[in-house]
Amino acid sequence: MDDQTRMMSGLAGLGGLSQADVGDPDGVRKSLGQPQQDIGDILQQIMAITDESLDEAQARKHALNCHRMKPALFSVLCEIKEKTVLSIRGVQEEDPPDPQIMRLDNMLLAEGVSGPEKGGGSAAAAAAAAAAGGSPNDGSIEHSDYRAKLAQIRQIYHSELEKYEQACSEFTNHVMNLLREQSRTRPISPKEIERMVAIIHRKFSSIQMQLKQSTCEAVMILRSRFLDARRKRRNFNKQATEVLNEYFYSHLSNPYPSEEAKEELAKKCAITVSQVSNWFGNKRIRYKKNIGKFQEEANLYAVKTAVDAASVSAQASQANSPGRVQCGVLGSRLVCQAANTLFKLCVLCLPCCCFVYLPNG
DNA sequence: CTCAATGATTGCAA
DNA sequence: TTGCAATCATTGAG
Repeated sequence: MDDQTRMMSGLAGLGGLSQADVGDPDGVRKSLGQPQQDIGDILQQIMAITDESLDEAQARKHALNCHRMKPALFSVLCEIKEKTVLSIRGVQEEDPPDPQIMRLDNMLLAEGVSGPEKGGGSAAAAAAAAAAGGSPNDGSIEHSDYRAKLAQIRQIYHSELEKYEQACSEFTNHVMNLLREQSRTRPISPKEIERMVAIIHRKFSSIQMQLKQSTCEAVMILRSRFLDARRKRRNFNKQATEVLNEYFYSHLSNPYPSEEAKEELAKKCAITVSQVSNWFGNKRIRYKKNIGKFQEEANLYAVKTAVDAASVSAQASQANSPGRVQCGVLGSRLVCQAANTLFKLCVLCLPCCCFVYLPNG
């Protein structure tokens, strides 16, 4: 039996679908005349296929596929299916944006993991670096360290995301092709395919959420480690300490630098304004607690200040007696022996000044 | 290892 | 907000 004969014989067995119908376009009218019965019969035949031998079933299937009423039948079946699915599942709510995903997205964007390369990342790192403080060198080391680690996380995140997206689209395509293929042999509406695609996307987005979550965790761990480094202080370098001490001892009567002065000092010392504030806070309290202990230091810086003042004054007026300078505290005329190199402590304004007050000098 | 020095943090008051 | 006071935690000299 060749295929053609087999098909014909198969179709001949279907009630309402005579051989004449198959070949005759006018048969549509005849079929429509008793659609209910026809469809019922067809359905019965379809059900019966499962009980038949494979060869016979194949033949019937093929015959059905080729039947000109097939699209109409499938469309009716799809409609029925659609209604059944809707009644079972209820109306599929449109996916509202998941608040957790949104939160994760926002965080990743703020941390500079997602979004533009040079945007939030460096900003977040800069903010963290500023919070971490420390000397500029260490700050920049930690800063770059933080940035490098963040970039690493970013890279992993993007490569994983790409992988997921690729897998998702591949799988979606595969399923869509499969369903399209199957739609030739079983009733599958485009809506059903859409729904399936949506299901796949939901599954993949849940995987994506896990990725985002673990990325967020990694960033938080990195950040907390980075911020913990705040307590790992570094001593300021010698020059910075000198600048701060000079200011402190030359303003001993009112060691409260203004905001502008703090900024200036911060710039000079290459530290942050808050570090300057911390330093002055510590210095004031420690000086007050033990003035005696700081006496020597005070003298030292007073000398320094005076030397600087003297050198400036000497440069400004070389015509005047070169050895004379003015006491910064008392305003007295002082003699600087050996051109600013040899000083004796001033007994009148100790510890703020270190010149011998020589009224007759 | 000990301990003083020192930068940072915290809690409180003005 | 700022400064004070107490305290923590680390550094670095001995």
